[in-house]
Amino acid sequence: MPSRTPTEPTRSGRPRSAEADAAILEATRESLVDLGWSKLTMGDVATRAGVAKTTLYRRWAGKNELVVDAVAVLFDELELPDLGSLPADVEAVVLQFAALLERPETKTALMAVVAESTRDEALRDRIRDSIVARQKHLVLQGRERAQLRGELPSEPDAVVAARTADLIFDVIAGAVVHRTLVSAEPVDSDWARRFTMLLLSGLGAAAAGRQPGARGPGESRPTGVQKPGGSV
Amino acid sequence: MPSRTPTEPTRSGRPRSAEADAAILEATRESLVDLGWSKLTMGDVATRAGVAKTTLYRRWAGKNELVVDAVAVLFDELELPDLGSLPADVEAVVLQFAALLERPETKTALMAVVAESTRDEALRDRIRDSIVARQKHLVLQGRERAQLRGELPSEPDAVVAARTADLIFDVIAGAVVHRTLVSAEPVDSDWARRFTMLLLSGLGAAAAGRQPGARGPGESRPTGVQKPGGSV
DNA sequence: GTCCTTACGCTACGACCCGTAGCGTAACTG
DNA sequence: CAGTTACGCTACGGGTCGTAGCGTAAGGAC
Repeated sequence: MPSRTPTEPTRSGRPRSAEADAAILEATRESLVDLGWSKLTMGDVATRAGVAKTTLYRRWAGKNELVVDAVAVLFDELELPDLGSLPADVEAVVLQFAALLERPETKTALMAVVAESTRDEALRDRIRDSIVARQKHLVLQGRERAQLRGELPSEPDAVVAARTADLIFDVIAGAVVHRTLVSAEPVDSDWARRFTMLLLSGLGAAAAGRQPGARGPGESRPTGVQKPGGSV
Repeated sequence: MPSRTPTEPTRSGRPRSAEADAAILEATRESLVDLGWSKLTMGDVATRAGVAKTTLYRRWAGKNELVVDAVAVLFDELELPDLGSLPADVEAVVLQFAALLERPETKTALMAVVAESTRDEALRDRIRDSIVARQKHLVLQGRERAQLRGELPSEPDAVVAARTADLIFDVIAGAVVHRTLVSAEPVDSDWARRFTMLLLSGLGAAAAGRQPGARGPGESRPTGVQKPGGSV
């Protein structure tokens, strides 16, 4: 995963050590937890990994790329359990995003690499491919399920469907990120429930505090997730 | 604004140069545009401002604090024009947020300082006070107006009202930030309109592409904004 | 096995930035 | 005037960066 090898025609010579790869990525996450993004150095990671500093530079151009790869694997955990209703699925996705963002590694790293990516298109693509795509997949999956269940109308126009999916994705991911990192307050199941209601039923219903009510998509279910206690 | 002086009892001695303050903050924004967050150095800012490096350290503890102050003033521009309807106000807010985030100074700086703030509580407070508060004020203002217009029900419980306001704020700001910086796609008036519809009417209505429709609070108005063309 | 090729560990290096100390000078107060 | 604080400047130790150079290790081709 580290070194992009579009086609690997069995090059000759000594192969890259897979153990070193794993050790480096693990050491990077460790260092993120201990030192945070800004104080993480290539030398420190190399030492922790029991590897020469030059070995890092042979695989990654710098701190940015290394950290993206180190954090990306954490997003493999993301899955969308089929809970039987759209609001339940949304809540599950929100809580999963939040759980990942609560981890100290991702907390300090994600925003930092995104900030860097504003001036580095290659880095932006790397983030998109290895992190954002995994998240967006959940949204697409949940949307598809909801359409099969009849909770959402199926959109015949592919272009419109894609644009709507992008919008929903930005809203969900953006809200969770903002809540977690900017407002710096926890995304507990209560917040997830209220956010889901807002997303599905809109401001009027959510502000009034009433249940989504007798209309539209999110009605034929007992709110799905039912665990008022417990943080995260 | 730079040096926190809770009470300033007319200290004796040579006063801080206001020109230097202005020059430094301006130089910081310049440097952000030219070099970006990661390559911005205190020495470079000092040189651009025509000021000794030690002068910077007399006022700011480091890069983080300096950049927050340098960018914060840009958020003073934010205003909420009264456009007569909730959706119109929301769109205006969204487009204003977006316009600020499109600027290269804020683009590279905001996420970076937020990332740093995950390990620095004082910095987080500084960001909250000087940047986030300005944004959130717009949301509170817009909400109040909508309630006066009867577009939203007034919430008697202050605690619930505050929680809802926080939720809405995270959704709006988060979505705009995510769209702009992570998805790296422009927030044009079309996106703003679709986002507003989603926020006000929920996923079902927005996905179907129909108007918010005959229900709830936000109906006694001709959708307010009526300007299909014109980007940002 | 013998070449060939590539990866690895290690050392050393110039370049840069950090944050501070020290000093003489400038500006404002009483 | 003296007292106090800010400023510009220089210089410094300490740290990180990213690379070059070298000898060695580990595979493939024959």
